[in-house]
Amino acid sequence: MERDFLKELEFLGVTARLKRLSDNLSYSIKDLYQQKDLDIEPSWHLVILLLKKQESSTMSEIADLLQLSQAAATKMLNKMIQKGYLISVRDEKDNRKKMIQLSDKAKLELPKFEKVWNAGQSSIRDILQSNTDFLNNLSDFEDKLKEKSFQQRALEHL
Amino acid sequence: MERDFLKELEFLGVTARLKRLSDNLSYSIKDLYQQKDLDIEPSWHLVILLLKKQESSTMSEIADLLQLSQAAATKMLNKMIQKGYLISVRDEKDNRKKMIQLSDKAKLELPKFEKVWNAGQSSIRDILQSNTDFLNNLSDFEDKLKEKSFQQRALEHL
DNA sequence: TATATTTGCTTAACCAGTTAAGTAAATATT
DNA sequence: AATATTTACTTAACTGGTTAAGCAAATATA
Repeated sequence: MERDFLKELEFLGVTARLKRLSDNLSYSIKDLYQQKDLDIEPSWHLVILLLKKQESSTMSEIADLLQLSQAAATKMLNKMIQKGYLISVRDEKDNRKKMIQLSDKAKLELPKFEKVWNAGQSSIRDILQSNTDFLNNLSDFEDKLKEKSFQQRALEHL
Repeated sequence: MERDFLKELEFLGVTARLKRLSDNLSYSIKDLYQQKDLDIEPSWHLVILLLKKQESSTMSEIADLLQLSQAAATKMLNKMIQKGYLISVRDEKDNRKKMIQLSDKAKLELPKFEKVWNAGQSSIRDILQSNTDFLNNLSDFEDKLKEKSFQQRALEHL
């Protein structure tokens, strides 16, 4: 077993390990898409699945549900529009809003996408098979941070 | 309780949740540093703690131990040098290598840094107090990915 | 009714990471 | 001894996030 400096750091390494894990998965998904000739980015599946479920949504609402800043949502959604996966229609009642929907291209390619996403889902299931508490632990971590931010907790320790 | 779309996605949302959690922590740490007037970035503590432990190291070795690409290490380390926290000396035996060490400034400010890092460590400890398995579950996830990448697993499901 | 505030989206400048291509020094090979 | 390969670091172009500032439309207020 080789040395793992981040593990050596124990509590001081947790943040970095979470980042490493998250990055590892993202780049792995990117590779997978490339290999399967899907011209999409990791994280786009969130938008597509959301719009499959609820047909149409505004940029702000998508930002909200995905817990991104509006600026991040703007960039991602405009790129998806530019790639032809989404269409945006100005809301007639409120001219500021852009209603976002799946394009015909997206609907057409959806089955191909879902095949790959389901394989990804199975992989996560595999990984967590012997690790049944992981999702609960993750939720617990999320809940704790929602209760009180890391920053606030740290300030109280100073 | 408000809606959490990422949780609704179950296994398809895990990656995004890990990213969200990791980002949340990073930006929280950034805020904390700003508030405590520490002119460092999140993740720099990894380098400083490493060099406190082992005095001197090359860029490649640091990249390796932190599990970053060499390009990422170059950028980070050069910025830290530029900020005056590190010094780099060319290895006399091998002129390609740059030996990296803590500067006097870094050593001087170390106690101030460590106070904040310890508070951060305590916060993580708090958060994980009722969640004793988290670190083990995290290790398990990491180990599983080391055994076989996400991508490879997904390909086997296709 | 005119003005002030809020809301929805955009843009700019920054953060941290990646891969790919490039340079120069050390090492291996022929 | 000359050439080819590997190694250490750098740079460029891209990913996807952030905050801050700005614009225009809708809404609230005086």
